[in-house]
Amino acid sequence: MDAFYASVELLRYPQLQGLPVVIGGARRRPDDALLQRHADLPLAEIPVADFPLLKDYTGRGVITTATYAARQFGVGSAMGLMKAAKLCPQAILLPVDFDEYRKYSRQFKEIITEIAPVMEDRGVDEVYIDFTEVPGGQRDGGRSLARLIQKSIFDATGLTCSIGVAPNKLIAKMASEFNKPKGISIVMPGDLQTLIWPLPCRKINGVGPKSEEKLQAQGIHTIGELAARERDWLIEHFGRSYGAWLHEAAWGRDERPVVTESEPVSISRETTFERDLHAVRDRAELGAIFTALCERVAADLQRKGYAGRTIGIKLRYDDFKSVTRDQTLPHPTADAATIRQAAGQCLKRVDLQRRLRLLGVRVGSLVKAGDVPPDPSKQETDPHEHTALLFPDD
DNA sequence: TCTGGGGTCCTTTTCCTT
DNA sequence: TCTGAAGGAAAAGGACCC
Repeated sequence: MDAFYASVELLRYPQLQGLPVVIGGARRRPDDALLQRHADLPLAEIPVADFPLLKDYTGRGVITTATYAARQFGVGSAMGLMKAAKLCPQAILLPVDFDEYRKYSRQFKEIITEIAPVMEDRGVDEVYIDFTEVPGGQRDGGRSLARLIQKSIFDATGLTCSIGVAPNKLIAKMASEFNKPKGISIVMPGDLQTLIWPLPCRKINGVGPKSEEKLQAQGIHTIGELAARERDWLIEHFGRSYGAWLHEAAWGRDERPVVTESEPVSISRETTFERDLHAVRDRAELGAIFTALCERVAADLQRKGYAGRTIGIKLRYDDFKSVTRDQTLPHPTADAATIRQAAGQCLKRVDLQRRLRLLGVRVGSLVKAGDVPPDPSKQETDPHEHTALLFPDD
């Protein structure tokens, strides 16, 4: 299989091109006021000096993404905004706008599937493409097709896009990062030793911070060093499944197909509070948030046409430790009150003395709403069961 | 001044049944 | 009735990704 990995870059203010810009989870939306003040101007003409700065931000949140100019200062995705403000106070801070991203995401995927229909969705800004059967796909090692895709996306959306071309998904993903932004990188099977082996193991999609640390403790830093280890040695130190996978990955082997359709496994909603809350002292506030989360999950389920049997909660304490509890019901549900009832039972099984920073509600074991069998117990349900339960002493 | 939100997948533990 | 093995499902946690 020949695969592309394509990812688009999103930045909607052209005048900020080349400047350090951070987009992050600002719950106060710094550019609402900005846009209001300049309601008469096109986005491109808003003066740079009027954009809000990272150093003026107070509150919780992390960076979703940052421009390359901002990354020079050491800031990057998932970093806390307060920490980033120390490294690069002069960076411009923009709020995330997921509705807008989804709109562009849909557009750019539509353009790709028109050209190459075998596409796997990997989130808002990334996809895999199997171009084995695309006419002209093999020309110039895939470069002409990659150029066509880039140009079509740019013409329709103004977005730039990086593309990696390789014999499989694993290598294509790594290749796509060689030449950002706007790059096209082609990696052939014979390029493994020269292009892939010198890279740090962390560049493998599936090796995160924990595994990197473990590998480094064993003196393994590059993919080449990983490839040099015996398969059995890796299995011994990293487990049967992960160890064997590491070995395959280091040798550039990956047989996973491009998957064009998939069903969701779970649907959830969670929220981090602006300040830590206490189950007793902030009970009313917490109860309202809890109910709202259940309602949002139920609405998501209904809108997407699913119901689920496993209801779960997630709590994060003030020390950032998380716990989860879940409970499997006899029948799938998409009903807010039923979800809240079950989630309330889960809440009774956790320590509520400590301060909380996050609460989440999840529904798993999903089935298509049309496939839900009629619930025989519905008739005989005691109405009191639907009385919302929040805390043990409720 | 810490550290989002929405997911997937895997491993380990626990519990229930036979 | 007790004990233990075995196996499956459910529960809990954690790593990872975008």
